[in-house]
Amino acid sequence: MNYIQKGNDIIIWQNDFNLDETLDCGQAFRWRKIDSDFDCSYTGFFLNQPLTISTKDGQFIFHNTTEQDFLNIWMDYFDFKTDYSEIKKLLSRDKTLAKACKFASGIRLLRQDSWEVLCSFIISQNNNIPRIKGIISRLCEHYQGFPTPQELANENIDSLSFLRAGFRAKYILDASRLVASGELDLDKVAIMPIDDARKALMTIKGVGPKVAECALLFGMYRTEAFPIDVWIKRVLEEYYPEGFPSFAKNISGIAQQYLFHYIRNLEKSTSQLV
DNA sequence: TTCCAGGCGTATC
DNA sequence: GATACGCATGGA
Repeated sequence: MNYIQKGNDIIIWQNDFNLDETLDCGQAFRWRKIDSDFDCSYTGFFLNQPLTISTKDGQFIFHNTTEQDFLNIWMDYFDFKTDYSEIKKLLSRDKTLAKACKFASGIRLLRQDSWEVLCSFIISQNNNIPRIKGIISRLCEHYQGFPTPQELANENIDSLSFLRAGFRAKYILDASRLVASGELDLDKVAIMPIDDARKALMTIKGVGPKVAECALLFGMYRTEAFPIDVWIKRVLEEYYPEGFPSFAKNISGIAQQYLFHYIRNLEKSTSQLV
């Protein structure tokens, strides 16, 4: 990893990285695009560590970031130690995946916090992305950062009404209570065999197959997890009637990210499959 | 206004 | 085990 310190900033040159594709693709909900003199800027958090990141002329600028924080937090968060060129090369053995990888070549799988991701995807169910972001934003504003399971476990349906999360509030409470009591240990879930991990997560009320899969992929870096929503279902029916290629099995979650982005934008621009 | 959203729990068969 | 339906809320 090549980086330089310039004033209070860290500057890097990083291949296979695009801010829009990585921070605004539905895997994380606390990043906000901001106006700036750069080509593109986002501000957001990992846990309660804030960051503003910009890009210009192929450089990425981590504003007001110490070398220590860059190396200890952001290197890992943005998964810079993983070679996405290799991943894309492998996935591109499949024709459709080759197109998808080329289409959104700057997607990276963020290494997010498991509790935050679990909560966020409980909130995501039967919901749209702007409103998901709104609920999470109210949550973080209220607790001045993403609340711990303990903080949320002390709440009840009425005290959470400010979230306007609808029927999902009771699910958030159930998750909080299970995690806060130690009945469900997310660190242990993260290293369980995948089917045991799925089962453990689905003991939470409001966590079904889709939310469990998202928690595993986005919150625990289980790249073999494969969330299936309406978009991916369509991809599978259209392009993989014989099943998803087995060579991609252990990184099918990353493949899913490329496909999700590809199919959604393909439909936006042509309103039909090509 | 009506439709619908990165689903899930519940009832019913 | 499959399928149908309601769910809170607000963006489009």
